[in-house]
Amino acid sequence: MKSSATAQEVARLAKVSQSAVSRSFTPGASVSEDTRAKVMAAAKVLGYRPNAMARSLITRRSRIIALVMSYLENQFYPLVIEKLSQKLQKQGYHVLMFISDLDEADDVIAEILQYQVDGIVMASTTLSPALAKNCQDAGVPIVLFNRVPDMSAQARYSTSSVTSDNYRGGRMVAELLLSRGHQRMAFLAGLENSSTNLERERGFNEALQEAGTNVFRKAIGYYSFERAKQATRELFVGAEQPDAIFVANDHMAIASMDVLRCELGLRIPDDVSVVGFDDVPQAAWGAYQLTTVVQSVENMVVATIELLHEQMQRDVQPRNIVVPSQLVERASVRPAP
Amino acid sequence: MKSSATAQEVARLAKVSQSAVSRSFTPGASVSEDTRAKVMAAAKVLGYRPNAMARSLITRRSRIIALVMSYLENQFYPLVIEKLSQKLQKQGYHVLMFISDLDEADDVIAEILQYQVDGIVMASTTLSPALAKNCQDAGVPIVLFNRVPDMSAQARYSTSSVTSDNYRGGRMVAELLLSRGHQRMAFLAGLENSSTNLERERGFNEALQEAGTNVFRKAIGYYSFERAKQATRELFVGAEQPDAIFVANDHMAIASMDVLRCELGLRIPDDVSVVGFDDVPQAAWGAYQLTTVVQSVENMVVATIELLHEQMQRDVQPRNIVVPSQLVERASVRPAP
DNA sequence: TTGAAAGCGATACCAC
DNA sequence: GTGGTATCGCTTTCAA
Repeated sequence: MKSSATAQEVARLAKVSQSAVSRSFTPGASVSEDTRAKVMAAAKVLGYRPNAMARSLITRRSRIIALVMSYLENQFYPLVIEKLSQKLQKQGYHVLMFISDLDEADDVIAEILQYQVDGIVMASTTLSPALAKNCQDAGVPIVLFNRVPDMSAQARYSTSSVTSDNYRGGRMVAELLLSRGHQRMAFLAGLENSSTNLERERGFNEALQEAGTNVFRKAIGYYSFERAKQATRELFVGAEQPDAIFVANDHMAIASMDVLRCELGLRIPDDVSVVGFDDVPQAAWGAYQLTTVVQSVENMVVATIELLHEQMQRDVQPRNIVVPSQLVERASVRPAP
Repeated sequence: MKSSATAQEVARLAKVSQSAVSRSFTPGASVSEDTRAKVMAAAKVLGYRPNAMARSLITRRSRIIALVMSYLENQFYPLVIEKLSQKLQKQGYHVLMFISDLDEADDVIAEILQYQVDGIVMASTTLSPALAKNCQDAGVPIVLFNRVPDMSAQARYSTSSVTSDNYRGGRMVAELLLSRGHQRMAFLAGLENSSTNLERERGFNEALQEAGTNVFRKAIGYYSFERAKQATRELFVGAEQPDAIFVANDHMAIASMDVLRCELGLRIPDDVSVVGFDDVPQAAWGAYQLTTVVQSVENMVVATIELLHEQMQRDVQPRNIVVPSQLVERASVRPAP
């Protein structure tokens, strides 16, 4: 038995037409119980499975979704792969991975389109409006995950997106820190121009201003663990130090806490409050008590899939789904003495 | 412009035959500079890209590699996805993700085969000998990643694999702990019957025995973060406590350290040595000083790809590659006071 | 080098 | 409900 059997061979063995074989494997097709049984029997003997390539060539649906990511150091993203893949699998779809540099996503899109994917999810990457148009023309929906389309470009090729309520999350952090009576609240930014960072920062700033105060100090961590450590050190130079910091995402917040605790000898949250954002597994915050604005991966993934299906229909407007975020206090073990 | 142009349309525009178009996109085919230029020009105008499905239907190579994983909580695995995907991409291959339960991998294989993948990488899952034979018949090579084939089954359908030198790693840990003068060395196991765990434990035990001592205590963490915390608590009950523990992988080692430091108030490595295994990003061990037997994801992935290519040839014997492992002392920040 | 034509393995539309 | 046939977009002989 070489490369698995064809429908032709199954048909011959079952003494039916090839069409009958095809129908037997099509849920809800018009086949008698009798023929279907014969076909299935023959199929089992030959180890037959329909060839997905041949099928998608004619149906024009590959049941493949491309997932573009740049780097997986941030534990938020592996969760996305897992959940997205899992849920799509249950619907008969599968995820084709593409790793791209943060900016070079355009080259990757060209590759993706060769695979006739039914949709594209872009997490931690953006793409040029030109390419977006390309995909739109090809009828391939794109969903930006945790990012919002670049509005500075022509809005007409704007793509769909799923984000959490970053602005409101930023506000919540400010309100929490204010209520705790903090005086010198720092902000540790991610990439300054990313939509996610901008919104979180804006919410934070506005709420502070409304309360008659301001961000005490600011540094940039570029969403990198190493650079976030450096940024934390910068925030804590001089005599007057922050008594709280809002870090643009959990990944950097953990880097921050490592520096605060180990290098600066500060206790969290006694000496300094740290608030993060996103949703990372327990293994990441581990021994820390981390307050964080949780944007549930679960909910975001569900929204993404919903959006993909919706946008597969032709002539629908791109749409942005905003999932609610929520302030949560986490601790997996009794915080260190 | 609907779903991207076809070779037919490009041919018409370039005033050449469809075959010419095909050849122009086939590296090293017999085409004149002249025609290729015309074709490329026309292709650019129409935004043409060869349809990968149609191509693989006839070439019988999809340039897709299936990657099967069960859960991504262990940060070792996201690294695998990233590296594998990245390197394959450079060779014109892509990764199709499959999430499976730890045991249920068989169902997944059936799905995989429909996609006519050129190879399968199974990480954190195993498969039945029957399915292995199925794939072998279909000419699809399987590489077990970080696992060794189940030798209890008929060896003739044994699959290829990539592992690190787990046995030697286990020995190295024992030697290190002995040289540090430890007296009561505990072992925190993963899944007791996984090949990885067995080998690491065997190396550890044998080296201890040769030195005239024995494992002081043992508990099982099932490769789970939460259960590893529980197992750690079990190890430290009673008056006589371990003064060192070898944890079967880094993921659990971190859970362990969280408990040791936060709940039990022990300092690492002053009060207790902790040694892990695998290779996880800095964000995971963060503020800890972790001694670990590193099995380089990079090297393992390179070996995996090598093996995939080799096994794509018909009639080659399955082969196991063992990549060297290495004892490393890690600390990203000055350890906590 | 080039074009015509024969498939690759399936689905879909058609009469029956 | 069933079988024949065109077709999906491409690669690959085979003549020219």
